[in-house]
Amino acid sequence: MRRLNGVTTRAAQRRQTEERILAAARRLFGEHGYERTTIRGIAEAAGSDAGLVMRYFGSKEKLFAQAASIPPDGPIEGAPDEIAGQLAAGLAAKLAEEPAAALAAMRAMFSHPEAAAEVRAAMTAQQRQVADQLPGEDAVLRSGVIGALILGLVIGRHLVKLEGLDATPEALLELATPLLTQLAEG
Amino acid sequence: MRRLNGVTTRAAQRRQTEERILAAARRLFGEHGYERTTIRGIAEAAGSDAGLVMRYFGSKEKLFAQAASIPPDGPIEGAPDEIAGQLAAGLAAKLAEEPAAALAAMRAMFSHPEAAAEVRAAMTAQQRQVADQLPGEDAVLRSGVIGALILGLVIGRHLVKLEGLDATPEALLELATPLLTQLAEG
DNA sequence: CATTTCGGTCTACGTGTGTTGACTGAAATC
DNA sequence: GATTTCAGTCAACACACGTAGACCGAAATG
Repeated sequence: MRRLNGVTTRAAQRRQTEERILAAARRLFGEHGYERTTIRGIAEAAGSDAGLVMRYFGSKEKLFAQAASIPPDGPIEGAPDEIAGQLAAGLAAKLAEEPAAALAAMRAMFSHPEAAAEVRAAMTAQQRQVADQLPGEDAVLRSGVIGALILGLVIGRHLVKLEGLDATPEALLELATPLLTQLAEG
Repeated sequence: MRRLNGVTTRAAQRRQTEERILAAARRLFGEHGYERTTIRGIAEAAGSDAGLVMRYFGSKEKLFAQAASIPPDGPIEGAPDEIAGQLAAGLAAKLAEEPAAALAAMRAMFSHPEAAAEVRAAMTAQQRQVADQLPGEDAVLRSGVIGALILGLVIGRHLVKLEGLDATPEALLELATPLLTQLAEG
């Protein structure tokens, strides 16, 4: 058995290996998308074996589901003028965050149907929450634009790496917050 | 030879077949991304043959390049307060546009390295143009956020199909234009 | 009409993929 | 200490893919 450090117990060893595989999967799925990432590649990156990856995670599909599962955003609630602040806080987290799992989900969304469905579901749920708390007839529309702005900032920063968006989260927030406020208040 | 209509001349027939293939390629690349789209699938959708696709376009790579080539945006220039209007006009075009080639490019950007480079180059060029015409120290940053907003709206509408973003281009513009103005003027 | 050109079809090859199953040896259990 | 369990390795399978080349028949050319 591979012995990479002092840990001896079998359960611990296994947990450690699974974690290494999962981390490698997150990274590779995030860098190259679903299709271009191979089980063999993940195994190698994790210092493991393709067969083992299969045995532990069942299939590439299931591994991907675990690697790219989206941590749900916190709830949005409160008076209309508080909403913008909460949105900004959520955005700040997304901008600062080391783009591992979320990035994998995002990138895969564009080539992998199930991932796309999951991302859409997550975003729609979040967005509907926002729309419910917003005033005005066009609350849904405005919450859609809010979602688009956040989506654009996250994708622009982490995936497309647009010029200028590599600024500090604070600088970005300074620009984005007024926009969010404006959209939230209608 | 397949004879689908009255056209008889060989050159016309060929042009027609190439066009059918290209149209099918655009549609499929746009729907499923680069990897999940197969030469065989394109050929079948075009009522043609995989070998023929290869002979006409050389390789999947080259076919993709032709199918997903990005039409460059018009130039951006003028006084700072005109910029927002021009940006809005460009955005309007992107929102209304039947998302065939552009969608293929967008979607592929996330799974296909070369496409990603091309898209990024196009966006960066456009963005730099904008930044040059904008006042203020943080022109690059603001133009980045402008790009993110547009990117988010286009992706949110055509790719993710966010709720609310299926509104008429006019309604979306009514919300987006003030944001663009605000970003342009600093 | 004879010959050449060429659009279209079919078959096959090589490669890389996800996935499976047999095997090995050390840890766990008694 | 004997037996069982199980993490890890290796080799192989079936399949789908991009691609190449042989072949056919009708249009073009003289």
